[in-house]
Amino acid sequence: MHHGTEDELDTVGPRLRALRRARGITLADLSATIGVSESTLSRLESGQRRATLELLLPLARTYDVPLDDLVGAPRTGDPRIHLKPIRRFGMVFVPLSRRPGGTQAFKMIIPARPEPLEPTPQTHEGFEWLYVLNGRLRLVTGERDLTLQPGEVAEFDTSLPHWLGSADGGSVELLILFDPQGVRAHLRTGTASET
Amino acid sequence: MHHGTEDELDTVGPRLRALRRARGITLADLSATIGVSESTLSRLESGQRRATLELLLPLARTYDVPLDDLVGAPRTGDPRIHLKPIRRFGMVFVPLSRRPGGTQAFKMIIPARPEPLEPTPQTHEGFEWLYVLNGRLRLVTGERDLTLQPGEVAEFDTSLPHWLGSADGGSVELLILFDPQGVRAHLRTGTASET
DNA sequence: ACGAAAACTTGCGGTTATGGCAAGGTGCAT
DNA sequence: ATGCACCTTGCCATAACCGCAAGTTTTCGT
Repeated sequence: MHHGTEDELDTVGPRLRALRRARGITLADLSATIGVSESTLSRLESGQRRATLELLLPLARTYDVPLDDLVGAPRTGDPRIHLKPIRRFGMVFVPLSRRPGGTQAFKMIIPARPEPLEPTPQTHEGFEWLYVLNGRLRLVTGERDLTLQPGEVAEFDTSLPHWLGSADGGSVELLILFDPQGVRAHLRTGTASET
Repeated sequence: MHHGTEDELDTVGPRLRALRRARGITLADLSATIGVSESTLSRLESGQRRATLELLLPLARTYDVPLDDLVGAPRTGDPRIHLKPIRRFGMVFVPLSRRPGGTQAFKMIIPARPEPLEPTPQTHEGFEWLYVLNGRLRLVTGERDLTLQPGEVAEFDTSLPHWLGSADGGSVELLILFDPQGVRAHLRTGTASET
């Protein structure tokens, strides 16, 4: 099965060469700049050497061009997102963002249950923001035991013990933003539907 | 001479790992998908293998993420928050998070209109993510002209021309996340000049 | 808390790639 | 033609690769 990947692999070299020539840079220049022998660079550009990050990153830097431009990856994509749901802890997480690093967005679905679940608070590094879409969410953080209704918003530091579940046994849907780096402790509710 | 290059080289692996985990994909899944053994993938993610284009491109494709995001430069978000509701282009933006840092969260309300509005695509630095709460959203990006229904999600680079509006003249409510993405936030109130 | 299953890591070893050196092309301007 | 700058390539010791299968850790339902 041949995908676009191979085209890109084949064209990186020529691309690099064209780019270098367009800048009027010689192999000797490059070699001196990034500390790789001319021969290696030559073979890289002619496809006789693998393109490793060790080689590409200094080049991208030198040329001041994003990696994707070196590779020639197409920038056109359907902005809508269809990612496979993740099942964990009996809940369903639908990834809502493709972007790695930084903030992660999920739609979280807590299934209906005949009997209520025992809160088992968890702790992990990060910061969470959530928005209740529908259902009644039970949110336990520290000593607080809150019930959030659709439209309500909460944000809190996850380094404190916390737990999410259904408040009434019915299913709950919410949006979750998770920020791995957050170190701020705040708790607020009712931002969207203060009554 | 420390170039950022070295950091990036060291962090690609962990990055790949985090991304995979965030998507709920196992090494076995990946292995089957891109035809590379689990061990190789494991070592790649733990920095025991070089990151070659042969490995990175299929991964980028699998994750549907640009190469540069895989390699990932440090995220430099310049906090720039407007706590007050923002009115722009006849729309209302309700801040949903007070947290300083990169991502801004708003609830955006597009009012109902008797006659349809002419799409006037805008361009600005950043990255947008949106979730349609209710109503039918018309999203124009580049050549695409899409209608999104409640529950649908989109994300796109706002440096490409884009436009948001009602698809049927009715009001639309959506959640918007705006990510300055390395460039300072470009959010101004009262700059609702042209139409 | 427990135990089994799933997920991940790692030792191994034949095989292949790497990459600097230096010799050998290539082409262009004189 | 000839010199010079630029680029390519044979060589080969060294290092990296990478799948297999066995071992270890983590996960999660009970």
